[in-house]
Amino acid sequence: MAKAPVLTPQAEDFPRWYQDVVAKAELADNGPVRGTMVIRPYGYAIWERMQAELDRRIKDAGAANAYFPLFIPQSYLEREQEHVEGFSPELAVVTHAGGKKLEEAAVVRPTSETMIDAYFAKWVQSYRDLPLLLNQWANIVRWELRPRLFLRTTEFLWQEGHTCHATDTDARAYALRILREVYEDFVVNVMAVPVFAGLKTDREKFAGAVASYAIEGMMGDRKALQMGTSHVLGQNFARVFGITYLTESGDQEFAWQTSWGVSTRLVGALIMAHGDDGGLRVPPRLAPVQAVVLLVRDEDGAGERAAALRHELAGAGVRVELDARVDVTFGRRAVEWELKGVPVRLELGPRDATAGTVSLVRRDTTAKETVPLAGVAGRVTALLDEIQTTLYEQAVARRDTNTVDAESLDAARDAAQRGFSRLAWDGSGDAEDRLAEAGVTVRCLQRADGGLPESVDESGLFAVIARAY
RNA sequence: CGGGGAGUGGCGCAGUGGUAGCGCACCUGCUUUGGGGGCAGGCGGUCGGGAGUUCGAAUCUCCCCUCCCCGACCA
Repeated sequence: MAKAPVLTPQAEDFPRWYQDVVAKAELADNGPVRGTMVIRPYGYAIWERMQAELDRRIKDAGAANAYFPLFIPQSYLEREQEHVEGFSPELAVVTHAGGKKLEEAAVVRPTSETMIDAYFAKWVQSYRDLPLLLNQWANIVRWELRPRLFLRTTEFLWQEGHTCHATDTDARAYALRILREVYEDFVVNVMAVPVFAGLKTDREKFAGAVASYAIEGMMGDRKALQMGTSHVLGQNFARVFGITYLTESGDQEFAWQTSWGVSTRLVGALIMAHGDDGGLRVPPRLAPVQAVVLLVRDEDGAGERAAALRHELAGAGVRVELDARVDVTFGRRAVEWELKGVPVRLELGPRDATAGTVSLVRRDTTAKETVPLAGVAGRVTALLDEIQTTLYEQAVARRDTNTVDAESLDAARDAAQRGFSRLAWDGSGDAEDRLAEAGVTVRCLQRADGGLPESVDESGLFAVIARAY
């Protein structure tokens, strides 16, 4: 019996489909204040998996976690001119507290450069203190005019790294290392989303940075989503916050800095990069639940078999759940797990219990196979690897078939309406304005071989152009 | 913040001045359970908020709030 679709089909209305997934997969709800978000347990479990993977990579890159205050004195923010100009439109400012007007207003952090740098100035004295590599997991507030759950909310969760280095070279190398070894590695190998890594144009650069690098992924509607950024700050903030150190030769010098972050926006990326008309499809390496054992009916010992199967899979290192809610119909539960994008479903009922088998269903292809219970753990772990690979290959195929090399600005502008375009870039003139008129932007600049440029003035660069979130 | 659309039970909707309705969900019972089952009986809404017009407002007027789409700004 054909039922009405669970979700609005992507082809019919992509934004609507996105909202449907967020609601039906129980990822998040709107908060009561415009732009705020309630992250529900399943959505938060996905974020926790992202955090765990990212945190390990961040620590491997030598940075340590710390925590700084939510409230920043307004005067701190105002010290770096470009920085305050960039952020002032979206600041939430506390002017009253404790029942009276504050002497100095406190800004709810939109990012923590100014707060952290005030302490870096205290802590950095000598070249022996460098490099100083910190990371913080925090919530931040940027008053958004057009919120969308996960993609752009007024309050969101993220990770922000802040570092000080003795030399420009060292700082630049570190910013690129984070981009490649933390962000790109995580997004490609765990989230299974291919990206273009590149340099932001001045117009897209972080307020106060010398250079901003980013990774850009293609979503299911062929629009681009920035999935992580890493900034070279030069000595801009060090100068205004007085972060100085004594060199080996006894000279006083300003520290060279970086900052970098990824946010809960990645959950939005996950939805849009892999989701289909059946709901979410979570890559196994990311999935908080990699496999679910679905007990069809507790007869002929099926219940015991299912519990044992769950135990065996857990023992094999699979993140597995047992769904033994036999008072809820089978079809309903199957749809529920599909919506949540759990990679592998193991259906076990009386027939299987008698035959000593179990049905394996892949979420990515919907392929179903019946296999003997003995040795099923090995089959499941192999399947998880296959699904990880399939999801990545599908995402690569979509990106590649929708990325075209353009010979002219007009051609690039036109192609970017339907996907990504690449165009030889000279940086001068009004090219970016002309692209903006068509609703598309330069997502990043790359060298011809895909490498990362040192500056926007480098010759021989290519622009990746697209509509963007 | 500009333009457009919309707020009626948890969700989706009907209801153009006269006693608030429908479908799904939810609860109870029976029956079912291998892809959103069936039957029967129930619970649940001061119609986004406020003010006004009127004998009477979900419905008309004004103000505000929220959500969605497009645009400018951004992770």
